[in-house]
Amino acid sequence: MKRPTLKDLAEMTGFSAATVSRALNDHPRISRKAKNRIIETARKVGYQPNLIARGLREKKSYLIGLIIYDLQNSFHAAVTRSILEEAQYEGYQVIIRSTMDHASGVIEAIEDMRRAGVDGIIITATRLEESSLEDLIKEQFPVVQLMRRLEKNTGVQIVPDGAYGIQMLVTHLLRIGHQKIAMIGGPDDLSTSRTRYEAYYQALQENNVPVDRNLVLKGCAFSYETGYKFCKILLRQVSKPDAIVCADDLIAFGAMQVIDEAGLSIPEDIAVVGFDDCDMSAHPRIQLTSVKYDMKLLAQLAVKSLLEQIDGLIPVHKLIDIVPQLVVRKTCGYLKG
Amino acid sequence: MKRPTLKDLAEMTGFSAATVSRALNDHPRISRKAKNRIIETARKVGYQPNLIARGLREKKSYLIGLIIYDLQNSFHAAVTRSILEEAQYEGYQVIIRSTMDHASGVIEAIEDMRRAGVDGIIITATRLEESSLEDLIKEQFPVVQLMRRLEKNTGVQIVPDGAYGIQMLVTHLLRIGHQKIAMIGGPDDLSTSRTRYEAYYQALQENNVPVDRNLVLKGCAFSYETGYKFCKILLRQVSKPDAIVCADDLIAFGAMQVIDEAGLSIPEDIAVVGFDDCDMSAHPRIQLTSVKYDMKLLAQLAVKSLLEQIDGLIPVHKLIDIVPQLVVRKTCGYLKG
DNA sequence: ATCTTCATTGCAAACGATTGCGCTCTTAGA
DNA sequence: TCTAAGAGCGCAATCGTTTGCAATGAAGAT
Repeated sequence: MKRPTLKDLAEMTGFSAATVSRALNDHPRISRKAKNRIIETARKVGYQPNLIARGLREKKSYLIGLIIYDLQNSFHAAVTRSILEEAQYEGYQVIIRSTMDHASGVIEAIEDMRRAGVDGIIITATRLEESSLEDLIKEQFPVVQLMRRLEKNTGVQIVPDGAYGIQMLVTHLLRIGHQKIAMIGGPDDLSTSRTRYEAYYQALQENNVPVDRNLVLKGCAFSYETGYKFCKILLRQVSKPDAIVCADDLIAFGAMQVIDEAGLSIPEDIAVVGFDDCDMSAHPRIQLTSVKYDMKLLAQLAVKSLLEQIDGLIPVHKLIDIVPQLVVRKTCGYLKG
Repeated sequence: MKRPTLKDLAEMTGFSAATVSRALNDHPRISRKAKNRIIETARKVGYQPNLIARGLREKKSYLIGLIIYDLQNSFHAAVTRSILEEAQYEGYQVIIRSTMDHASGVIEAIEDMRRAGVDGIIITATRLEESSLEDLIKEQFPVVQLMRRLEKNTGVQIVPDGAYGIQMLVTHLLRIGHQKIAMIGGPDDLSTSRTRYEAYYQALQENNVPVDRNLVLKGCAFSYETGYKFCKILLRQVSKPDAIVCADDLIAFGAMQVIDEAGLSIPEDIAVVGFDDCDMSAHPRIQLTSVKYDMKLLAQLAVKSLLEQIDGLIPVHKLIDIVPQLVVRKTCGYLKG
């Protein structure tokens, strides 16, 4: 037996399809009696409206698209999960696309999703050419960007305040007595990455600590390998650091591995701190001090802002900063005294 | 400017919508000239077919649904990622729903997805009442189940051979010299879980090792807490095990923590092995021996089998076993001699 | 009794794409 | 020259739902 349609319901109840539709969407111009009977039989036969047909008519699919870099990255997975939850709560379903390193991935994903009729798109933590975004925004198509600040202030952007995070880390390290704080950062062409370098410099200056350029190393990816490679370099230097700020947790893991292998101990010989607080960092054998965001808040803001656009409110340009939070664990060490 | 429709193209080229449609889908009954001109202008204005309209007419959306327990679980994330990739390769987009612990989650998810018009659904690693599945299958609606074997052989099920995995673990532990092998397992009402207990018993018997019932503990969840709690119990027993088989990696992490806290060392005092090979297990500070599946293969089979059903081939009942693979790391120890 | 008024319902068009059928026009065969 | 075949294209219906407008009927006002 096929699933019943409006027309089936119409035949069963003796009304027209129009009346049935009105009954189900509680339109005012309909009698109590008809409405009750229709709703009753609809329930009985388990009627479900066909969103495709409705979408065609209403130009609304109650679908949103989510474009994300790598689902297996626990950080991205966390965002995704919260967005799913939030969207479901708002009555939307989510089409997800993981772009990984495909350069053309984002553009293709956007096209596919629009073909499928999504009402809006959330783009997270992934490289993209601004031009493809500008087209969307010019078209007034609802888009929200999460976790990546673009040069021009195009559209709605929700970005955690990375500078503040780094500042907290550096300040904390200084307060508990570290003197020579190194930094292993990410690629220089990402704004996320640059922000963190700048915040590092600024935090040192604010605390009147001289900057040693030899202690700042720039990786070409947020990865374990970056941490491994550059921490080796740091350890070979004449004046070794007593703390390393890593631009994300993966880099920190790589660095920790080098220190472990060198027979040094963390944090006694060298402290290490990360950024993003991926869930591995909380593991008892790791206990990496890091900086975390309120994922739930990020997701809620993203979805809310997207739905606002979908509903026709027009916040075309907007920049939302999220304040991160310091998570102190073992690898940063304790107050020396 | 709105995105152009078929009708727009028709006006621009001077043909009827029908002809335009035929040109774009290379229908035979159309002249080269018309076809070329239409395709050319379609390209020029960036025409994209509206899948919602097509879906209504064709009863096909090129959407599939994926229902999964918890996206943040790295194991589930891996499956999801592979399924996304595979589906995209086949020209399908994916609606994802994470059910977590909502009892009614799966049923609701299925309904929502069907309303949205998905062509088929993949259900992964999540509890569900068989009845809701039976309805789908009776309706001939395409469904594939991943990672969970149900009592009745309903529909297509793709399940890794957990028994074989446990057997490899136990055999390996015995071969390198462990004698008293304990097991901390999952909830008894999951077939996944029961299979692992049985395989444990059988592996011991096959190797003529007597079974000590005191060494088998049953948790109520695949979780860190389960491992922590039951490993404590194991360590308090008079005759302590020299190896612990955990029904999944999370349980193993909990167990390792207890052993670390007790000042014992892994694997010298007690070996620990897990199951599922989540990515934390590979971390240098952890190095948990585990059992892993070929995610890519699982995903490919699932998607392929779903598409077969969608395309009308009718493999309504089928059971596919996947052979897992032993990943030997440090926590199991080395050949004693 | 006649005319309004209003509540209730149905008709039909619309959303954008696909496709069976039939129309026209060319071309070839007789 | 006439017919038949067939290539190329358009008409119109269809998918399931929503909604403006018109139609119906009953009730109330005069």
